[in-house]
Amino acid sequence: MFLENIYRTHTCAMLSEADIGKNVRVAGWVENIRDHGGIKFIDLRDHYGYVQITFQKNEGLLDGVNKECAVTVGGTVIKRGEGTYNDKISTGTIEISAESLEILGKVEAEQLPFEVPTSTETKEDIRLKYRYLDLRNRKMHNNIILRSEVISFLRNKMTEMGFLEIQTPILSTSSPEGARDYLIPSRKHHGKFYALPQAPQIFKQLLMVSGFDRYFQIAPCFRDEDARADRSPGEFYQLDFEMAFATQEDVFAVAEKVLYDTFVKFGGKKVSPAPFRRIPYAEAMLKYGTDKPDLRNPLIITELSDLFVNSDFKPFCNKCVRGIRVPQMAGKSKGFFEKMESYAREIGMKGLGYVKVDENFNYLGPIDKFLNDGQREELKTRCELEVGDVLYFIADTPKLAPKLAGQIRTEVASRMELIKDDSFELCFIVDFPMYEEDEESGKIIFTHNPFSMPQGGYEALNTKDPLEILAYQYDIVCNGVELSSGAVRNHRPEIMVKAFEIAGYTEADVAEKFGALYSAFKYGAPPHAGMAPGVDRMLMLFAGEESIREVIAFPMNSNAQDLLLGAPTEVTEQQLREVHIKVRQKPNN
RNA sequence: GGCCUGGUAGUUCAGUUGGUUAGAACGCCGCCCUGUCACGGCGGAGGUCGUGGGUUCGAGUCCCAUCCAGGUCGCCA
Repeated sequence: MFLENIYRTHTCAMLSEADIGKNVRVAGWVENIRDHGGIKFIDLRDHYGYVQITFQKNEGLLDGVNKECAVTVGGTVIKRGEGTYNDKISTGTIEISAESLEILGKVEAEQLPFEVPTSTETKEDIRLKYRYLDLRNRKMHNNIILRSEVISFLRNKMTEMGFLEIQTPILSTSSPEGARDYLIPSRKHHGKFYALPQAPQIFKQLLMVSGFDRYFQIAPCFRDEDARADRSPGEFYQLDFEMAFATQEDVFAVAEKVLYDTFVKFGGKKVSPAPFRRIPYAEAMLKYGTDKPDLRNPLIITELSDLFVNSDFKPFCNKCVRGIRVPQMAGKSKGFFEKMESYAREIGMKGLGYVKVDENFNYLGPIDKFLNDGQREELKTRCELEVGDVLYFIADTPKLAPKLAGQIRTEVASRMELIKDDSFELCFIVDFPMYEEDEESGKIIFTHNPFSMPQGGYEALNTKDPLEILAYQYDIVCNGVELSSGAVRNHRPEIMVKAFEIAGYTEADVAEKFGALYSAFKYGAPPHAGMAPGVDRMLMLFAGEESIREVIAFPMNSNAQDLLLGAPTEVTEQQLREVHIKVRQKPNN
């Protein structure tokens, strides 16, 4: 709904040829001024779009007007002459012949810190310091509009599906496991602290015990960990949801509905239809070398270890050996292969063996002399080799080889241009292991999170090797990006205690660390499950951005500082006293 | 915390084996121009080369230290 007022009768983008002859008033920012002597043009930009305004004979109106000042302009809408249309803007066949202009907001600086139309090419710290100018840039502006529309769409979808949006506390309590907390000192309670929630995990599970059937929230999450290009430091948003009396498949059905619809509406690319592929964790690690596979990449990793148990080739002998068949690569230049080998060394491999398959199905390359006919035949069938293929070998420890193979898979596919960027391929990674061995201590620790239900329940915990136990724990992955993880929760106190016992905790530990949840579970907890897809990550995919900061209005820099307002800042001695805090000296100097 | 890359005009960048007065494009300022939309033409201003030290007859360039930014590993159950 648009209301006329003293500043404008129309938005810039509203005007069309239907308005020709009308006297109108528009308001916005001056993006550009073109001075031709007898005639001057300005491009006026508002939230909605652009319109060109001409100044003839009355060019004195432009005195004091410079780029990016806010103005209101009155004038008559006229048709542009044939041949002077601008098809880059929606109002390109018309323009306003100005009769009056008032500067509403001056630009006082002699020079802007950067040009708004090209602001995204500027160094990021300057953009963040002048974020209000950066956000006038059309692309940035559209990213934030997209963000608003996506969040509103998600809300509507979830509500339609019977989910209730319920707020949970922001001032909460420090959680014993997981990321570092942001702490808030308490004034009333000497020496005690609140913490910002890393996720509403405990609260949403308590809501299930409280009898709410389906909960969701566009939830802010706070973690004091270092940033990445795809990881905002400090805070980020998740579409957090949880369902009572629900199984893993019930959660997947909801995710498939809401994510598919959202990706189709906002993604602008093909979307893999529901049901999304379910890939067990073990299979993902073998075939893709990662638990967040990019399914647009057609290359598949093959297990070859058993073929080389007694190999004469030392680097393969008794190692974990994986193969990657790359179609139509044999003809590539020597330099092409050398670049792959130098990439392999970069990621810590000692070498990168390969064979080329020639027209007579001979294998060319140094590895071939270590192969016997039986191995050659087995490689052919197992890797489905064809003439012109290259087969890469990755050999290392069972711990490292799968991941290295995954990195080689990604690199070679990108160099061979095998990844078509025209679709979103969504999948669920399921059956994560419940426990893993800590590399340093050798102790059994939770792989993902301690709230998941072990597959096989109490029975499995009692009888199986902990490292063999799988959890009802899953991720949703799109084009190599982990969108979210989730789980069927462990809602049975006795199974919870047993699960923690395996990881070295006593019942007293559980009662102390997760007291509210543990005791709530003793009052009739329903089975429940949920997940929490990351909103910022989704937006990155939709907007095609490499950095998460491009889809957040006021992000912190990668060093967790707000360059616009200056956070974090020092506070006064008085403020510190009120919360009973004394700042320690910095160690060294 | 480790590693990689970078820091030169308002912005984006170039700057050779160390060598005279550190350049370009865009932007900014002034003048000219009635159809541009990356307008065009002419002229001009603008630099502690991140900071501190060192080597040298001479350092944007080489060395050491340090700060800042981005990426990445650790971390993110």
